[in-house]
Amino acid sequence: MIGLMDCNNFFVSCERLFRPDLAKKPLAVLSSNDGCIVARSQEIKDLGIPMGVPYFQVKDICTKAGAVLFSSNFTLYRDISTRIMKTLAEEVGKCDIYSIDEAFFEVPNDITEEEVLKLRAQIMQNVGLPVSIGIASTKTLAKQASSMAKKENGACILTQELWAEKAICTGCGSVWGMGKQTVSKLKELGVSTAAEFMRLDRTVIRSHFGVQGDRIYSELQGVSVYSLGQNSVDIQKSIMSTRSFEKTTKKCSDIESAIGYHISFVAEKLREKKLVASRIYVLMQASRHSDFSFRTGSAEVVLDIPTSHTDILLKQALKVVRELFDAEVPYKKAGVVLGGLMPESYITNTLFETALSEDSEKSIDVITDALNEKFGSGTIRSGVILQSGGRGSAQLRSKEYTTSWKDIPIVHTK
DNA sequence: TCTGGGGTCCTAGGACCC
DNA sequence: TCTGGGGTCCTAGGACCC
Repeated sequence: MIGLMDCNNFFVSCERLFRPDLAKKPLAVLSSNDGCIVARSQEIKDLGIPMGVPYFQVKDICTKAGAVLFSSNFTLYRDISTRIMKTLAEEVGKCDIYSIDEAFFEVPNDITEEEVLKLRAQIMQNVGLPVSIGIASTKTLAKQASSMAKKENGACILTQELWAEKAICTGCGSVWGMGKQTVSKLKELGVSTAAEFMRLDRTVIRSHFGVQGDRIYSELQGVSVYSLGQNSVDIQKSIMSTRSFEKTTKKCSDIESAIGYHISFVAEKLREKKLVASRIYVLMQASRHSDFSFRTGSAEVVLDIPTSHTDILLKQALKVVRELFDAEVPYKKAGVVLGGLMPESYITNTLFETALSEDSEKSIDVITDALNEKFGSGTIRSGVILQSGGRGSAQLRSKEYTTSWKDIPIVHTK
């Protein structure tokens, strides 16, 4: 059987961990630039505020309800996530980490609800966050089980018999892998519940929904197609860093500065993971909601020799920026995506060029990485006009309670 | 006025090969 | 008028996830 652990209202729970006074208060976390609601406490959900709405649209409701808002604090969330995954791995063995707040793992077929609850309690004991755990025969059903667990005591073992019963009142939209498009296509076929979907003819599914639909069908029948460990073995395919500006800009230097920030950030990550990249995708866009959205620019450069050197990546990316830049466009967002990733040991020279080797300990990248490691990320960057990449207002950000000496909570005794 | 950021996988079509 | 069959690799775009 496959288990899925899913943290409850993850970002909100992280914030509450260090603010127990907010335990019962309506609490929401905002996206960068404090633009959208990206996490909601139960109290906020009960107000009917949906996931992902622009904050300004629900500001009045929030104020009236006395809601507490936080800017997102990813440094904190990542650290708490690491702690949870560590505890989980200690309890169940190897985990397949699916996202910042979810992981799949294997459990014995005869696991009992009592044992699942014990696992849940252990995470609460070690880290202090509430989680839900679903158990079923496939990943898709385990997802289903974990959302059922949320409505109950935090644990749910979904057997095929129980699923057959629940599928009747499960909307297709809540099945993992079925999004808006699929749901509306299904509707045209007169299908709205998981049970109805499972009764469709397989060839119909295959022709309308491709392999993706076919897999969901198998998984819902209890036939596993997404095996465990699938995700964790492969190396990552891309690394990206993008961010919206607080205000739009028409200055090329602003874009260059932001791209500089993003490149130095992803290059550092690359080196940390001992990877190199051969593709640099640069994007610089106007607001999705503006008249200029159709003029958004993005372009890709392919490197002959993959690299993780900040200066090489930066030089290429800035060249793209200058080519794409259009003085009339009010830019709202910029970013980079590195692709063609491979382990640095795989680098091959070309006939005409030799890969730059990290031959001396004096390499700028080595020095900056060491300084940043020691004194904190962003202490120093090479070859970059130093700005935040557009990280604008985030006045509501909580402290880095677990990763910064100055922010460590103080315990008072009487 | 204000609308997130980071990922994966699949498909169709083009360019190319013998 | 007639114009093969079997492939690979790459890219852009779509759909989906958290």
